[in-house]
Amino acid sequence: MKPTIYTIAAQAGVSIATVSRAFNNSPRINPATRARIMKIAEENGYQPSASARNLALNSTETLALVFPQISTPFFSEFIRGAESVARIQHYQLLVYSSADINDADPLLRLLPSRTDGIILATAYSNDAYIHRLYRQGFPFLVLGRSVPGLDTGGIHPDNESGAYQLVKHLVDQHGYRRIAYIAGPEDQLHNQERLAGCRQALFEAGISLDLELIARGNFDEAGGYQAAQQLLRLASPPRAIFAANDQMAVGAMSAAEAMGFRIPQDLAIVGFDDIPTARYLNPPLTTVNMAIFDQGAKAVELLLRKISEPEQPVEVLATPTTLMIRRSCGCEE
Amino acid sequence: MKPTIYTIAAQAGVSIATVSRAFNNSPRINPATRARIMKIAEENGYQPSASARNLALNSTETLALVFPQISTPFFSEFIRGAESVARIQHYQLLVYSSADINDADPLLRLLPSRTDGIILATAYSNDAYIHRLYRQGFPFLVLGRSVPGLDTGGIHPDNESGAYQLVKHLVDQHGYRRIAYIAGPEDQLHNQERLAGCRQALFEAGISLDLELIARGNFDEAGGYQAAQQLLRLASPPRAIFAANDQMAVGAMSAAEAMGFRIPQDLAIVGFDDIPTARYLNPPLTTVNMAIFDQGAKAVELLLRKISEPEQPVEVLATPTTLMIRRSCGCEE
DNA sequence: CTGAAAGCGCTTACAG
DNA sequence: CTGAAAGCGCTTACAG
Repeated sequence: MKPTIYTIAAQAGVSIATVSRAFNNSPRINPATRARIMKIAEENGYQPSASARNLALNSTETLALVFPQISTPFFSEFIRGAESVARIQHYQLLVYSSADINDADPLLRLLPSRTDGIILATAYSNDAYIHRLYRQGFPFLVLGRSVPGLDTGGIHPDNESGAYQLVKHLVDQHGYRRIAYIAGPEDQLHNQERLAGCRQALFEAGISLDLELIARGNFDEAGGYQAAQQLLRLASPPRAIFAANDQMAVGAMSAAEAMGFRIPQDLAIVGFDDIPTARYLNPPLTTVNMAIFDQGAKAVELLLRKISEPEQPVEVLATPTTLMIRRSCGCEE
Repeated sequence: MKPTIYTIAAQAGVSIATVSRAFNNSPRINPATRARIMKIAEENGYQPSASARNLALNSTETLALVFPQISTPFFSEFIRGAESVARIQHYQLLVYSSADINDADPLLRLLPSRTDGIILATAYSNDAYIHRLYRQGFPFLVLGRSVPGLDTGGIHPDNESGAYQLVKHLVDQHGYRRIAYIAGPEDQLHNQERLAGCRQALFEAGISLDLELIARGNFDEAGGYQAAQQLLRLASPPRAIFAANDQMAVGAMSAAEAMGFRIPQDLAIVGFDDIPTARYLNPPLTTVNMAIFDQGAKAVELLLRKISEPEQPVEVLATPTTLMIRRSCGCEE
């Protein structure tokens, strides 16, 4: 029913090898023959079978993206960047969200037989299995955390410098000294580095980060909401809150409003990521732009390079970070 | 190097047929033999090649998701739902964003040879090619718009009733009469049906929707911002704005604030979708919950059913819609 | 420039 | 319960 390479070959009166050459832009084919074949293929709605092609070539032209929580502004922007370069290289993107470690493990086991490479952005997964992938020489990237004992290279957004500049702005421009930090998951590199940048800026200003001013928010709105509540109930509440990502900043703003704090008059709130809605919040959120699209694009570039040149040493691609001053910090913009 | 079914068969001293049966949970295999094979496979890190399997079975166990703008809160939630059921059925999800018609067309051409079904949620694409897919009997779903002359079935969120209840709330509970509508793209079913629901509620209250009170916003924040600006500059600005989705409502709120309107005292703003951030906005956004996760899950269910039972008549799965009263409409919550 | 043929790694009807 | 063998639809080294 469905036309195959044999159907087309028969109709064109050539061998299947010639049809294959026509479709693969081989130089060793008569242009006229090629044209005739393509015409017949078009008429029959023929498209080469990806499975057969993959089997013959031992490649899937497919990359897997494994995310912890697929449903975030960060993810949707990242995937858009990833897709933009994957498309050009004729690669497909397989998307998986692994909510917890129970999902991640079988997934990782399956993926090598169906993809050419993996971008692993989930914090939950068995390091033992990752080491196994590594020993097998299977190309993959781990994002947002480090795997003990493994150097896989990856994308490195300059979290530390971004956080440093952001907090320095709060201290130098606005004179805030009592500054709280709403943290993400402890094992996430993003969180660790942003905290480090924050600490450094405070340190330089002679401020030490009070332990009661660190609350944990788990990188989502609800977490930010609760963390802010906790901070604002302190006997001596902070004058400014730095939420380790924008989603938590959104939650923190909401909590602050609900508790009667005016932003930024009573309380400044800043975030990190510069998600699309950041500029449309009330007040517009001061944050750090992460070039998320760019991160997705570079991650795929890097992985593709690992696939095509397995012998090359691992690379780390830096990704820029830009302070976005808006009004939630107290600036007039 | 990489173990194949032959490697395992040789080590286990059986034929490849037996190894295949072990992996496919065939009933016609000695449990002891199976256990031995699985153990050897595990030791060798063997996983059956998906390409070879697909070729032999003539199925890819892969579904394609084609979105217009991948980078929206709607999409990320939808895909999460889609993935949840795809995973259970052992299907993979291929994700594509087609920004415009130039992308969509070649994509649609390629997909049938690499997937078992398509969920097409992009407004831009060549209807001729969609008809062709249909004639080929290839399983697919078109979301968010109708294809002239084609009945493909799909997911039907009750946009009209949701919008009706929302606007009825504005009229009945708050007594607003001058209500503006910020529209999405004209050809989108979501937009058309929401407008229809809005009109109906106004009609029943004896209000006719003034033409100058309809502005176009293109379903994103920037569009909502500009549309609201335009509406609020009217000689007689609206008392309430119904933005056809939450992203535009976010933009509209931002514009209103910037122009000095207090929400909801001077201007009520409501949206549609109930994206995750809606409840965390300032003020929290009154909107309509769309069960987006559910939509993604049902879309995949439906497509899978089309694949397994091609002869069944097309189905339309309804998806519920719930009014979410928060504070941006003027309620105290 | 073109073709015959082997091979990619599976599945499964058939025979035993 | 197990095996030998054909077949899935391609690619490509080799020969011409």
